[in-house]
Amino acid sequence: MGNFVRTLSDRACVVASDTTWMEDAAVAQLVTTSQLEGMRRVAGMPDLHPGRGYPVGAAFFSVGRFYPALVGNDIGCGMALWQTDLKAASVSLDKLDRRVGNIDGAMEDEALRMQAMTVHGVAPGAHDASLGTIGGGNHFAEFQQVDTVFDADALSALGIDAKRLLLLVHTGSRGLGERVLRSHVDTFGHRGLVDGTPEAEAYLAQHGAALRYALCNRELVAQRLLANVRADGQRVLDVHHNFVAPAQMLGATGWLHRKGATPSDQGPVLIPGSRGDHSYLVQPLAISDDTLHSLAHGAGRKWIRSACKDRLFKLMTPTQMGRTVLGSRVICNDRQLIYEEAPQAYKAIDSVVQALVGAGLVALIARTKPVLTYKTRGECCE
DNA sequence: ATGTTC
Repeated sequence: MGNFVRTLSDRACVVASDTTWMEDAAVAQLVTTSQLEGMRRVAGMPDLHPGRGYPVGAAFFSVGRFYPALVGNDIGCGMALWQTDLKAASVSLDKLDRRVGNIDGAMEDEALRMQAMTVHGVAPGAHDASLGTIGGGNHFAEFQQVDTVFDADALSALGIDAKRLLLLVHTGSRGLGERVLRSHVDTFGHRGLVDGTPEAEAYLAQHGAALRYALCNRELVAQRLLANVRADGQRVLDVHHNFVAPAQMLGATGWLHRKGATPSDQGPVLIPGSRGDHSYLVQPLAISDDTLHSLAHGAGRKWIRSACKDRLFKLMTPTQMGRTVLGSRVICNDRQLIYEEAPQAYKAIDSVVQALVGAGLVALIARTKPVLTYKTRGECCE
């Protein structure tokens, strides 16, 4: 692993290279979190960045108790990768943009929604209307195309044809996960839950429901977009990066929390760059207890949200922000969000993925580039 | 991040 895994203390490390942007505040949050009661080890991924009290882009292994606040409000957030039957080379960007339409509101196809809910074990409830919607923040759906193949065998083993248009969906459990965290924190604060107690079981049941909801939501977003662009598609992979699960590692039985950390023990995963950068499909290699069976979940934020508009609005108009250096298009009719999610606000994906490669954690399968990113149609249009 | 939000 060499110097790509930096030891911070006897129980904290961070995966990074010399070129990986790493905020001192995020590293400090990581070390602070490592001192929580029962915490055995924490591992910062190269996309590590500061969060609200706890860092994002990290995994945490504890024994005897676990911490819902470390998982955060977006329980079950993750990435789903789909392959469409459209040939990437014959896609007209204008036509794709037009056909994608508006998926900000609730789904009209209630039968499709009900079917997916049944398949995924999602009970009807107050959050039904958010199924099939992306939400805000860093969530998105993005059509992509393969631009470099590193391992053709691994790519075809996934059933991916490099000529086909891909669809990546990044979203989670919307208001449901938010409600689960809030009701937990209102009652128990941040001290965590002790193994085997009724309150721990109750949280885990709600957490499990949020994971199923999030998976169902990603599937419905994909199916909705596929229907709009008149394509068929198949899911290639779907992986949560915000959750807690029982785990055995480091010679102990405990709880592995992932907060913006992609599992390295569930097969190939896609690590997206910002909307103006590439994404990498990677094969996890040796599963390392030291880095808590985890990988980066994206590029990682470099600028805090509140700084983005001030830094960029003099340089670029919202219209200019709607195109990227890779030639892709961005649907984001929200003046604030389009600056907050600017490529400039994120770390370079190469610096993140190269740290994972350097640490011996992944091998590259393929690189993709964005074609069209959907955030929100906003107030206008349609 | 969030049926958020002055």
